[in-house]
Amino acid sequence: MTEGAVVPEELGSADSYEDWLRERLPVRGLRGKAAAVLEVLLSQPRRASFGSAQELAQLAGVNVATVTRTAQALGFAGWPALQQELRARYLSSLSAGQVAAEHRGTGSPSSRSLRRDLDSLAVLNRRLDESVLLTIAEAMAAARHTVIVADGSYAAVGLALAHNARLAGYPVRAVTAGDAELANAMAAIGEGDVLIAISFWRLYQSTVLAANEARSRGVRVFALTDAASPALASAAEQVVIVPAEGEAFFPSLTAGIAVAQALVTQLAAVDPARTGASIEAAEAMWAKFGLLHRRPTAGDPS
Amino acid sequence: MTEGAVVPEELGSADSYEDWLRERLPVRGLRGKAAAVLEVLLSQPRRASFGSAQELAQLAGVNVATVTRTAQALGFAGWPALQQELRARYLSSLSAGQVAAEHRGTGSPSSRSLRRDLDSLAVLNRRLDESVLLTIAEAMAAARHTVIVADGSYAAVGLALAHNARLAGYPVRAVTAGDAELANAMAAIGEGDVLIAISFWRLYQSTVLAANEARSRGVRVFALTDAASPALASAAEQVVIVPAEGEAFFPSLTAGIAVAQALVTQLAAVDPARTGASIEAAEAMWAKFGLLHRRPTAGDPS
DNA sequence: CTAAAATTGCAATGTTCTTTGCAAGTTAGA
DNA sequence: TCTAACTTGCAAAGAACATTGCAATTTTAG
Repeated sequence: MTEGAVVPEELGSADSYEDWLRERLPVRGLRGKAAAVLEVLLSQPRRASFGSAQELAQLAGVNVATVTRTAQALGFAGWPALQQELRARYLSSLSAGQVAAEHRGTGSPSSRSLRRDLDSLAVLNRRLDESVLLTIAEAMAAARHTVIVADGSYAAVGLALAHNARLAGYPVRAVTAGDAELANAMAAIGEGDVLIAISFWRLYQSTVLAANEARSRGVRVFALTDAASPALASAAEQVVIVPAEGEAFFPSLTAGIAVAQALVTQLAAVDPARTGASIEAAEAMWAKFGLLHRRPTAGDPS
Repeated sequence: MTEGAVVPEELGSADSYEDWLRERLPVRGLRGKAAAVLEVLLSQPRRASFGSAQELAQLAGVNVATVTRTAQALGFAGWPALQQELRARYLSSLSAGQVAAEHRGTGSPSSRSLRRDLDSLAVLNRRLDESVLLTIAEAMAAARHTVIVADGSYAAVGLALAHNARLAGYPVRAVTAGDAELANAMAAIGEGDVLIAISFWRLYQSTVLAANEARSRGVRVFALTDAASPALASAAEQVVIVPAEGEAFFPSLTAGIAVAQALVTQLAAVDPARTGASIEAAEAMWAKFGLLHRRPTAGDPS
């Protein structure tokens, strides 16, 4: 029952867990055994986040009922409601400790979603092996063409990647319009090309098919996905794994976009002159076509 | 109940969660729905660590019993036993790299990009007024149609938003294909509709035009942008300001996607029954059209 | 094409966990 | 010292959850 030094890493980081919990205290504070329960919640966040009321009660030397009542005294419906909040705080303190983003007393779906994306990005930032992105960027830079296969909502990631890569001066195309377009694109692909398959959560049949077909034709294949699946891993030279867990039913695209962004940034660094020229040309065209909005009064250049 | 087996420092393997899980696989691997369950465990470690078997089953599109059986197939007594292990692994994977992350060289462009996105998201999380997202979500829920105008690379944000909102059961359409399509879309818009203009960095002329036109026709207009611009602010009922500064020349879409994600999450919470039914219907269609990849031996008919 | 084997969903069963009514015990104030 | 308000534990009621038997369906092997 030791485990007193619960989580050593928590030393420096401003502890949103603790602060938050203290803010919930009723004006009068908590007395008696309720205070003992609170003590346990504060000192053993890990157990508090996972354990049953029973377990916590035992730890505080208290009856189970007291745990429930303490939760209610803190303004929650019961122990499960309190625990859910504790969990969210605790996990945030683990992963995003240094950033310590705290939204006081919220809990709307949208803010939960944001917080989770923040966590995902923190994990990504920690885990991602940048050399993989470097490899992919160099492959794209050397390729005759790059084809990005992405379906469903992941199409957004593919489009963003393709768009910016083109802006950076490389022939990259996203195929997102379904099987017919995909088939046509595959017909034109061959040695010297690169294919990037993007798929989260559920793999689309045609994405896997395309990856395998490309591989067998000597195309360099890379994959961006949320969990290494044998199907893609065997077809791809490198697999980038990205957290995509969302708050609601939908997988989150945030971390995927961040990787796309990082990849393009890396790509732009491969040949700065080429990228610079390409951007300049694009800007000239935007001006020529009058695409951009001119601010009314501000006398601004460009 | 010592719980000493947790092993907080597993520094070497950043991804102990996934590796560990894969090692538990029976020789034959997992087939059919069991593979789908495994997929969810791998891709959604957080939910897997906390959720009930019921929740996981729903996520995998599977009966509850299958979750239990999968746990047993992996060599555990049942779901709780597996979950306990998953939790320990997941938590250590969260905290393990934290120390290492500090030292990690901030060298390559890609990692700088990631770090910057992380900062942006932290700022967003702190600054964003969630009531604005709530307002927009409710407007979308009540609208006859919602049209999202987004051009350039921001089209990705618009598409992601539209895609998921449709999945959630609402008639939302992204207009991203240029001025001609935009003009057509504007012709059909009117009172009772909602328009969301998405534009970062540089405003597209046509986006501003569309917003103003919509406004004058009694459409509720909202904007998602990176800096309050008078042109959009005057046309929009509410403006969501999102950090979009990128490492390279390109504006970052990461924070924008995160907002889109948060918005859809909020939207899905407006009428859970409607969203639930919509998702179920979509899943049925995916299955019917055979879009999803099937894991096991390739004995599948078309 | 047929039979055996395996897979999966449904629904009943049994378990664990949370909450609450009640009574005993404690504290504070008159 | 006595009483009223409050706290706490016990135990039963109630809810959520995991597991398993059974039947229907699909897959595999002959």
